[in-house]
Amino acid sequence: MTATPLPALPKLPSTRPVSRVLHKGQQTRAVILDAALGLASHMGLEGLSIGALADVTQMSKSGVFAHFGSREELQIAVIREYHARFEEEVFFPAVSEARGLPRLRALFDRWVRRVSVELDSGCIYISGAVEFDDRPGPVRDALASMVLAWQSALERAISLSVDAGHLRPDTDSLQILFELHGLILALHHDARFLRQPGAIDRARRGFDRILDACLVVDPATVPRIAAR
Amino acid sequence: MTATPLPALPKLPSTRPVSRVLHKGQQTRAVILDAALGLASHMGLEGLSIGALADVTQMSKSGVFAHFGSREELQIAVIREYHARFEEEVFFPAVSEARGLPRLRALFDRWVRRVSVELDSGCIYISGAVEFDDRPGPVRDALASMVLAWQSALERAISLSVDAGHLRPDTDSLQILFELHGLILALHHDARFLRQPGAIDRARRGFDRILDACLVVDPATVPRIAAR
DNA sequence: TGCAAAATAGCACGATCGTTCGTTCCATTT
DNA sequence: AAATGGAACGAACGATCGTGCTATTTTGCA
Repeated sequence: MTATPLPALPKLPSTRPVSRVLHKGQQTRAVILDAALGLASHMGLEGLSIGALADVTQMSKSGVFAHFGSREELQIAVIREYHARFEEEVFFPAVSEARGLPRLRALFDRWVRRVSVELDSGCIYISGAVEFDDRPGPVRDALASMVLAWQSALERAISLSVDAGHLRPDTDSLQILFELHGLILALHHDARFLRQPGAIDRARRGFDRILDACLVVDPATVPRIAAR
Repeated sequence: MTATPLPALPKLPSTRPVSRVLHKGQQTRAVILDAALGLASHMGLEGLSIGALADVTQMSKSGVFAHFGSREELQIAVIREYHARFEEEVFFPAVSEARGLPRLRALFDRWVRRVSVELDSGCIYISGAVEFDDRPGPVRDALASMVLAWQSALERAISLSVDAGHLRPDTDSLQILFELHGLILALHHDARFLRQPGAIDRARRGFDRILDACLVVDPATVPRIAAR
């Protein structure tokens, strides 16, 4: 929960500069984090090593280390950064769509793209879930809270589609969420592991099939709101 | 030391031993492999370490190592062993069911159980796919061939359901396979990572919903075979 | 421009990793 | 009784891991 570190509000120009500009430290921290994200999406969060990160960023191990204090905090920072980017690429653009089915479709579509088209770098939510399903601790907790935040956002979009009259009132939104999530996971598996090219279409077709079954067919049922 | 307290099997008095009975080496190899499977399903194939394996089996590292020759071969052996058990627990019992929908349902049902009820030990197919989707090599190849074998077995069961007249002739069996796989992956995710208790029911309901859409409704279409 | 503070490098540590090597123990065969 | 071969052990290797410490450099502000 919580999450949603909405971009910093525009600071008032008044008073003190308040470090409007990033200090050198935060700058390189951002560089390190960017490299860490790339590394983690290839090797997984467990495969992330400070030594490799130092090589990539052309820094010393201790220099990298100093920015995070521990490997665990580095992993958590990576998770948060991934979450921020996920929000920015998937969530925020989709919420500008009209409430209901259009928004839900946009969410799923961008989600699909994020998992597949983002060919090289894997989804940290998915790989992390597998790596940490048996490993309690703060990393797992951070990961789980991000995943739950995203799932509840999706569930909200499904419920809104019901409220908007696009989906039948007896729709089990959590069941829909479960199945849509399954499509994404299968896409991730087939596209990334098995390298099967048709996976994207399969996921999209699955989406249509799942929602078709919940579409409002009788317009009399929901007289006010146009079914899009 | 040495472990493997298994009592020596009674030798057949007849002719030559012919190694009908496992040599000592193969025996302990089996013990090691069993421990390795348990370890790998918790820590993943990459988390499998020879040192930890030596601790568990109460052997020396070199003693364990000698049985496989390399870590990679150990990982491959684990994959093969998992495949054998998967076949025995999921596939073989299900093929004794009647061709068509009953068999397909049995396959899915045992698959669900394997992924979930098998609470502690995770599915190596799933965790391995995530770990090795970016890591070419013999381990990945072994894993992929096992997964593909299982997927094609499932696809055959779906096609048989069409041939048996239980599912509509225009059923896209690969699409069904994709979606069923997604249900299993979502189950694995929600049950193991998020620890949500309702996941099993969600998977089963998803199964029903997917197949309901493909069921033969008009008995006239397939007059001979009862739609069960 | 100078100075305190922050940022980075350098070095070393203990642990663990996979792997190799030589040795020892034991069962079987000659 | 001697010889042979497999199985397991123990020690050690080089590498890499995360993590402390202590200099040294760089930065930002008065």
